[in-house]
Amino acid sequence: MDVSFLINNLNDAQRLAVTAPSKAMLILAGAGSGKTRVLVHRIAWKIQVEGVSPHSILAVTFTNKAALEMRDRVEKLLKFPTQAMWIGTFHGLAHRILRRHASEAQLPTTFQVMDSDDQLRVIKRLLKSMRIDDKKWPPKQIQWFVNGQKDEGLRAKHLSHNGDFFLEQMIKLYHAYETICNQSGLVDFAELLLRAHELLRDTPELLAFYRQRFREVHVDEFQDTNKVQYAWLRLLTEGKDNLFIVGDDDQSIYGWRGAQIANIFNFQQDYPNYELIRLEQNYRSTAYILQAANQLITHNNNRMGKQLWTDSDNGELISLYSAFNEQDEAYFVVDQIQQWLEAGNLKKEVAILYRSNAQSRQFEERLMIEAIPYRVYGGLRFFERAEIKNALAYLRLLSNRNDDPSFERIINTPTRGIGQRTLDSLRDFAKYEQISLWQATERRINDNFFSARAGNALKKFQKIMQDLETESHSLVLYEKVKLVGEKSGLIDFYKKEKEDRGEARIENLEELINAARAFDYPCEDDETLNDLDMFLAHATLEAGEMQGADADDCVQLMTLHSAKGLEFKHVFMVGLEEGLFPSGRSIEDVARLEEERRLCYVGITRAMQKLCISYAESRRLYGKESYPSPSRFLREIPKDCVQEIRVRAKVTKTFKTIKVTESLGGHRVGDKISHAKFGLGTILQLEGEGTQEKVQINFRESGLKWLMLAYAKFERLS
DNA sequence: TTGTTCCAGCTTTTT
DNA sequence: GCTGGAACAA
Repeated sequence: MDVSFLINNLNDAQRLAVTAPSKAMLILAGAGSGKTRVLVHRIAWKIQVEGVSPHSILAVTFTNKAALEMRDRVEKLLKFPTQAMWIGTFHGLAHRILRRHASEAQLPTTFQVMDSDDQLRVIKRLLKSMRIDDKKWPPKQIQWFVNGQKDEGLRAKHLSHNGDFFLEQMIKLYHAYETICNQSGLVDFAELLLRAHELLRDTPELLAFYRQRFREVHVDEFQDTNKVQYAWLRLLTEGKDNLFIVGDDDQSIYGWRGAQIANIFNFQQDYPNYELIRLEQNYRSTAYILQAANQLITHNNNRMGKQLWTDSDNGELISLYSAFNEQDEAYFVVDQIQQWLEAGNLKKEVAILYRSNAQSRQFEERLMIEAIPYRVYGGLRFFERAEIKNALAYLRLLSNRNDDPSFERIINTPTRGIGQRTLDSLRDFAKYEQISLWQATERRINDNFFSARAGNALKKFQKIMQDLETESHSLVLYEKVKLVGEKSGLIDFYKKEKEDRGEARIENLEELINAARAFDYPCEDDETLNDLDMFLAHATLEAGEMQGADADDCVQLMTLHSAKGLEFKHVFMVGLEEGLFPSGRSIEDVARLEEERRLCYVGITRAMQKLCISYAESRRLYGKESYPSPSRFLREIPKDCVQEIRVRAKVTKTFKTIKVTESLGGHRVGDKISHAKFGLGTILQLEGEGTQEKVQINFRESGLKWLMLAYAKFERLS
C-alpha cells in the first residue's frame, strides 16, 4: 500500500518524528514549525503503516479546540472515523475514565462536574456556614490554594501546617471543602485529574487494563502539563515508554496555573532512552519577525535553547508606534487596519493582541466608530450565562438531589417566596443532621416545622422537582430540557424581565434545547451512560464550544494568552509598557518575568506577514493617569528589524478639543531643551491646557516623546 | 422583595 | 473608572 502521502510533505525532522518507532520521544517544536501536523501524521502512520489499532491510540491536548482539530485532521488524512481513538483534553479523558469506573473512584454514578464559578460559590457558602470572615479569608485565595494543592497531587490529609496559622486554616478549609464535594457528588476541574490519577494508581487491575490498551500515547503542548497530569501519563506509560510528547519550553505561559516546564526535564530523567527531535524550521513568519522573536527569547536563562529559521524573505520591517495615550494607540491601530483593508485584505487576517482584557475597550470603540466588524474573544461563554446555569441547576438537581450548590442556586430562582430565614434554618438543620438540603427540606416539611407561608413555598418547590421527575422519565434529553424551562417557571420569569434582556435569555434557553437535541456523546459499545449526566458534564467541560463559527470576516481581538496556537497575517501587539506588559505583578520575580517574555515571544510569533507593536506614553488605568515607560521587551528586539512609525498629522484629528499652540509655559516650538533623562532635544509641538499641557520633543538619543509639562524635568537652552 | 447605594478590588484562563 | 457584591431602606 502506498503510504507516501503520510510523509511526502514533511521536512526531515518532521519525517523522523512521524516514523520513529514506539518509544519515548520528545519533540521540541518551535512556533509555526508544524507540530500538530507531526502529531496527526504520527497517529496516521502508526495506524496505517504499523497496523496499530485505532482503539490503542491515546492523544491528549489542553483545549477542546485542539482536540477537535486533531480528530478532524486525522480523519481527513486517514479517511476513516476516529471514534475508537481516545483523543481529548486531560479533563475530558479523566472525566470519561471516572464515569466508567465511578464506584471504584468512590463517586456516585450521577456525579457532576463543577466549573470554577460553582467552586467559588461552594467556598463562599462554606465560609458562611463555618462563620469565617471572608474579608480575612478571601474565597478566591482559598480556591487558589485548594486548586494549587490538587494540581500538585496533594489532598488535605497530606498537608501539615507546622504551627503556621495561615496554613492551618487553609488546610481546615480544604478539608471541609472536600467533605462538601463528596456529600454533594461534585467534582471540580482539578479533582477530575487528581481522582483519575488516584484511581489508576490504587486500582492495579484498571491500571493494567489501560496500560495494555493504550499502545501509543501522545501529548500536545507538553510544557503546560502540571504535576498530576504528568504523573498520570507516567502511570500509563511506565515501563513501555510509549510516550510521544510535543512541546515548546519557550511557549510555556501557564506557570501561574500550575504548569511545570520542569516536566520536560522530569521526562528526560524518567525516560532515559528518549529521543529528542527539534523542529526549528518555521513556516509561518517572515525572517524579520522570526529574528525579533529569536533575539527576544535569548534574554531568558531558563530554556532548552532553540533557534527558529525560515526559508522565507525578510518581509516588512516590524512597525513600532509610540502613542501619546491609549486613545491615540487605538486610533493608530484602527487607521492601520483600514489601510490594510483598503489594500484588499480581509478583516479576519488581523488580530489585536493585548495583555489584559480591560485593554480591549479602546479598540472596540474605535472599530465601532469606523464600522469595522470585530470579534472579542474571552468573556462570558454560552454555558456560563446565568439563565443557562439556572436551567442546568434544575437538571442537576433532577439527576442528583444531594447537589446542594445547585439546590442553593435555584431554590428561590425564580423567586417563590423562600427567604433568607427559611434557608438559613434549612442549612443549619442539614448541617446538624449531616444530610443534604433537599433531604432537610423533606424532613422539615414532614415535621410541619415551618410557618404555613414558608412551608407552602417549600412544598411548591418540592412539587416542581417531583413533577419534573415523573414527567421527564419517559422523555428524551432535549424534551427534558424543554420541560425544565417550563416547569421551573424560568421562562415565565424571564418573560417578565425588561424586554431586551429577558428576550435574549429566553433565546438562550431555546438554544440550550437545541444544544441538547444535537448532543451526541462519543460512546463506545461498552459504555451505557446516562445521557442527562453526560450532557451536564459536557456543558461544564466544553462551555465554550457553543460559540458561533468564526467564518465571519471580523477583526480579532484577544489576549496574548488566548492567541497561543493561532496565526494571523497582520498582528498588532499593543500596550508594551512596563507595568502592563510585562505586568506589574511579574516585574520583581525573575521566573515570572521570563514567563512574560515568553508571552511576548508567543505574541510576535503569531504574525505571518506584518507585525505592529505599540505603546502609549500616558495611559488611563483604574481611573487615574499613569506615565509608564516603554516595555523592556522593546529594547530586547533588534533595532534593524524595526521601523518607527509617525502619523501625527492624522492623529491630531482625535484631539479636536485640544488646543494646539505655539507657546506654553514659556516654551515655544523650535526651542532647544535639555532633559534630565533623555538628554538634548527640540520642541516640535505644544498642546493642551492647565494640567494637561503637553509638549512633544524630538530627542537626539531617544526620538520623539510626548511629555506632560507639569511633570517633565527639562530646561531650555538659550 | 426590590431597588439603591456604597465599597472593595482590579493580570493572564482552560478545564 | 467600572463592576459585582453586600448592606440597607422602602
